[in-house]
Amino acid sequence: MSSTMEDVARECGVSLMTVSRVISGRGSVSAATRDKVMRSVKRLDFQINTVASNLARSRSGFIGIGIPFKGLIGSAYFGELMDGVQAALASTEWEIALFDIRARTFEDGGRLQALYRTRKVDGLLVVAPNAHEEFLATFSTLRMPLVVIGKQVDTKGVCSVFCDDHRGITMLCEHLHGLGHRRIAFVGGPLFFSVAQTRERAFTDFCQRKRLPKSGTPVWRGDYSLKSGKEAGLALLQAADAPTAIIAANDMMAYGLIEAARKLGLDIPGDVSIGGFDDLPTAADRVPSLTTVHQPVREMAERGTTLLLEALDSGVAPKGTETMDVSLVVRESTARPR
Amino acid sequence: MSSTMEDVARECGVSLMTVSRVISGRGSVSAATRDKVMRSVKRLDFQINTVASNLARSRSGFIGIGIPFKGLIGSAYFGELMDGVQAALASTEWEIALFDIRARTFEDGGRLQALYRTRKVDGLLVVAPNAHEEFLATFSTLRMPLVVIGKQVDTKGVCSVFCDDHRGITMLCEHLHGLGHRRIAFVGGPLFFSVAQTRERAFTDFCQRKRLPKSGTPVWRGDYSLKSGKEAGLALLQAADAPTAIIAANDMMAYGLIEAARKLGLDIPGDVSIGGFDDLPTAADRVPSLTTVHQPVREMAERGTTLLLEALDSGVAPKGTETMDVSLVVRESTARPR
DNA sequence: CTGAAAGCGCTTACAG
DNA sequence: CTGAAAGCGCTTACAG
Repeated sequence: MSSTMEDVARECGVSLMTVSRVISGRGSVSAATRDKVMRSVKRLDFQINTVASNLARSRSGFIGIGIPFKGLIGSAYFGELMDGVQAALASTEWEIALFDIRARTFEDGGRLQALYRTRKVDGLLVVAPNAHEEFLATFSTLRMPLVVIGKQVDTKGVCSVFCDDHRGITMLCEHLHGLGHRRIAFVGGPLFFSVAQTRERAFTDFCQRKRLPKSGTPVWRGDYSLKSGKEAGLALLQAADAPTAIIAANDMMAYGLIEAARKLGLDIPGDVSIGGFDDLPTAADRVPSLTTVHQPVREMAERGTTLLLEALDSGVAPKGTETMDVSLVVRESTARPR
Repeated sequence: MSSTMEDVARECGVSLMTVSRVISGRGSVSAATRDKVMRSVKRLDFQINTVASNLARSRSGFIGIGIPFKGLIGSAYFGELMDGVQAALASTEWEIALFDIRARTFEDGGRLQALYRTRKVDGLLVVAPNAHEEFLATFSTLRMPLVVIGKQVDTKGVCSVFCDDHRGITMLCEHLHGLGHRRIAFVGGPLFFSVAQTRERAFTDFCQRKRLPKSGTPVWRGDYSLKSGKEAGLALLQAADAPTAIIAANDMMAYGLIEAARKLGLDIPGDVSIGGFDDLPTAADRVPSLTTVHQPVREMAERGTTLLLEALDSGVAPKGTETMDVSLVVRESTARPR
């Protein structure tokens, strides 16, 4: 059916090896020979079989993206992340494979490693924020090219690119405190999600530093969805001694808080200030626009991918941990309490 | 480093072929031999090299997802779609590869076909709604296993699974008309997007059938983003003789319309009714909750994937066009005009 | 610059 | 039920 390098070689009277050199661009070939081969390639409409090529090169040609949480794929966060991955891969011949690695336990590390040992991928990018904490902790034993994106992994030898989540929440706390808020609530994520702990910790650290009473600074836990943010908002805002400001651990839940306030007929930021974390593409266009912490997801993904590619090129395991800056974006949803 | 079937065969004194039979599960092996082999597999910690396996089987083992539009990956639509794909692939050994097929012209069909001819994928799922109309039209010439999801392709021989977009918009029009609305605006998508034409056509067909004057039923075009919906809303709602109801071609733009109304201090549905299309996961939880057309994205994707797998199994090109039902979900954002 | 040989690690097809 | 041979379509490593 389709032609092979052998067909091309026969057609123009050179060896298979010469055809391989012309096609791959590796090794030198005289201009005349190259032309001759290329004409045959055109004539026979040859296209290389990458499976054969990859087997001979002892690789798969695929970078895997490990997705630990079902809801991640449909999120704007994932879109930005993939944008960064594609940017880093654009001028290479690597392809992207998606793997659902829903993993909760220690043993699941083996399933992840199997992707590498069966040569389904040559390296893996793991999207950390929605991963289980204890799962990430197993990575140092995995012995495969792997970069974690979105969360610092403390186990030695695990390469990760992340932003300073603790500082982001702290900046938001300081912003609200500076405006005069003293009763501030926090809506976090499930604590088995790796970054949820960090963000919640930043809030409780801040409250302790400022000696804010625990009773006035309640912590609620959602699941990062708009719906759970709305539920949190309905509960918090109808309580006696309701907070004058609420921080959500991600923008989606902040959106949910806004829906709750709307449902209750409360004005934002007049009656309550709302802050988020992520700076989703829609955060600026909502009414009110959302005060939030911008995290450079695209850049983290691009950098992480680049680290992985360098490791794959050099044969040395990816290493190092890199932090990226977060920044506070103040918009309409926060103001002085009245 | 890692062991091969040959190592296993040597270790337990059988032929390589017997090991292959045990591992693949194809062909028969005595229970005793199987046990012996499996013990060696455990001892040597053998894992099959899928690249070698796939080369020998003349396949790649990957199903490709063709993504025609950058913004698609970060959308809830894509999340639901991938959910359906994964459901269909769950009990198989196929893996998922992602390809950015940003393609606008006729020639780009060749780039798409190259994915197949270079054996990067064995078959492709193309996400149609955000694809260019003229690009889809080239598919009949492609000669590769391919299923289009989300849009009927009229070119003969192209397999597609889709929902009745025309009927969905018509139901929404009838709902609003039935409530008493006569000045209805429509916010569509860019006409080079394949489904944008269908949805807009359904609206103009309806207006003509009901003899609604063009001046009272303006058509605006956005780009499916919240931002563009907001811009449309700001323009339409501030015009003289503003519409009493607005239909958006997708939920994201409907959300944008709601933001615009909010910005202008208008009540929904008191001052203006809003309808969308998609039924995003968040549509029910927003305030007001959104009246919209539910399209079974997950089911379309699962069915399309199944058709592709069947074609790959049988060696017969995927064929047929299947429609799935849409349904109108009436919620709080629509009511009688006052 | 060019080529013949061996090999990547499996499976298909044929025998027995 | 089991095995020896040939082959999948390339690349690596070595010669010349």
